[in-house]
Amino acid sequence: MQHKILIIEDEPDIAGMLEYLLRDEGYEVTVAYSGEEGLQLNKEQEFHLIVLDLFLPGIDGLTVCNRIKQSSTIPIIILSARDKDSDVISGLEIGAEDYITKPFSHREFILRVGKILSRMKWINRQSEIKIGDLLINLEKDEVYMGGERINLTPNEYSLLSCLISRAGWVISWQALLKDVWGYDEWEGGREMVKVNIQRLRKKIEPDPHRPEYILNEWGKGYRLRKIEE
Amino acid sequence: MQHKILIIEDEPDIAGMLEYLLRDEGYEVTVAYSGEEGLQLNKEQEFHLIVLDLFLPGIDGLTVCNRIKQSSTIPIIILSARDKDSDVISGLEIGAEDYITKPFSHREFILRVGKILSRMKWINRQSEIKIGDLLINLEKDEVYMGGERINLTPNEYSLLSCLISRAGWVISWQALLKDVWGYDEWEGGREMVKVNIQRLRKKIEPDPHRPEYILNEWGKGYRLRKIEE
DNA sequence: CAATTTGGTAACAATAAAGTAACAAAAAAG
DNA sequence: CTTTTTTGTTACTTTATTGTTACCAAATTG
Repeated sequence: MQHKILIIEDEPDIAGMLEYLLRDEGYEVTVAYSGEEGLQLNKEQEFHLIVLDLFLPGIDGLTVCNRIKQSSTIPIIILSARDKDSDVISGLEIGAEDYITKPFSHREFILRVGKILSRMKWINRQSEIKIGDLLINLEKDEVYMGGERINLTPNEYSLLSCLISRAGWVISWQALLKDVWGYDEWEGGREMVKVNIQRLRKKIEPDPHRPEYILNEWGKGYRLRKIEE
Repeated sequence: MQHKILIIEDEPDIAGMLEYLLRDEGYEVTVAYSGEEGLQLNKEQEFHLIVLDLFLPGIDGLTVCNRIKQSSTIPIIILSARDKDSDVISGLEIGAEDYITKPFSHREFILRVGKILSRMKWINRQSEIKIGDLLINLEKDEVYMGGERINLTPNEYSLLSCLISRAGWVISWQALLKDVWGYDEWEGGREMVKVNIQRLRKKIEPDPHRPEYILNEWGKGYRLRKIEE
């Protein structure tokens, strides 16, 4: 299967190089030469991965990253020329999947891209997901907690699936809203996500008041505990 | 009789191999190289079994699986690339449906296909099906409840047969509608299924208000209690 | 530390799905 | 052609889920 990758990079040389590298690996590549264009393209199409340069004309790269994360669950690799720790931290704090400093070796870049995409593939191919005492059968849409079958409503299951697809990563309530309910914006959508997270926790958490599986990161979103491999 | 098998697999190498293996066993094989194509073919033709790769371009394999189940009762074998580690599956019911991990031995694959088809055959060959106090004579189309002969109308019997063919699995009302009445969509079809489930329950359930045999799963469909073998 | 934002909680209203009964239309039987 | 059975349709009740609201607690901001 061919993965679709979006490159957001203003420097034509680098953009062209990245495009060539990725095409060579068999990926389907689209290039945006500005943050605005990137955001637009990401809205119009469904990509599997975004490669984003931090330094862009117009909107800043971090802002672009935040906006994308705000409304979707797509993984992002951030490119930066600065080697500074501050950048690394702020980049990863947003929830970027990976961070690469320029200049980087072509091989390393390809490896990182491959690693992220193969993990997505891995999750897709699992028939069962195990996290602690939680067991999810993705084929039968059944959830077990410590061997006991738990009955989730369609919406609750959909919410859990969304969290599973990016387990270990923070997902904003906007992204959850879009994935589960299909709305980009909706008055009361925030409450909807909140209440349904509560409902899910009530069913799958041993102690819903001290969640072990569905964790919250203040101001960012929710994160499902990492999947055991 | 020759069984018809649909393979949904995008990688030509694997698809070709599966096709060869199954043809060699005397099955009639059709290959779809994408989820969309697979769904289309399944609509147009009647297959006995579907072999589905979870990882597909375009629509995801799980989505394809759910869509197919939404409107039919056909058994599906899922191909996945799960790692070897999990022994978790043993606790769960696989039943008529199965998954197989890549890479797999050709012999194993053929065996699993054979097992599912022979189970269908088994049900077909079986002159009697027993579930609790319920006894169904498939040759004479007679149903007994605790020794008492029960008279089912043709539609009721057809509905029961459909449930039997996938006993233990949830079947959506859309799938029942298609199997029993032959309609893909029909204004009022939902009510039709509902009322006929009620009629069946009235006849075969000891207490129709607390069904033991024909169970409902909210938002998903109906499930017949597992057959005793 | 007050004001504001974000998250957790419970309770209630609205909605959608499933169960029920009754009746008319259609088909089969006599 | 009448009677009986089956089938399709409808209206209504019950139940589960979903959406909304209000209120409280914790974290952040200034």
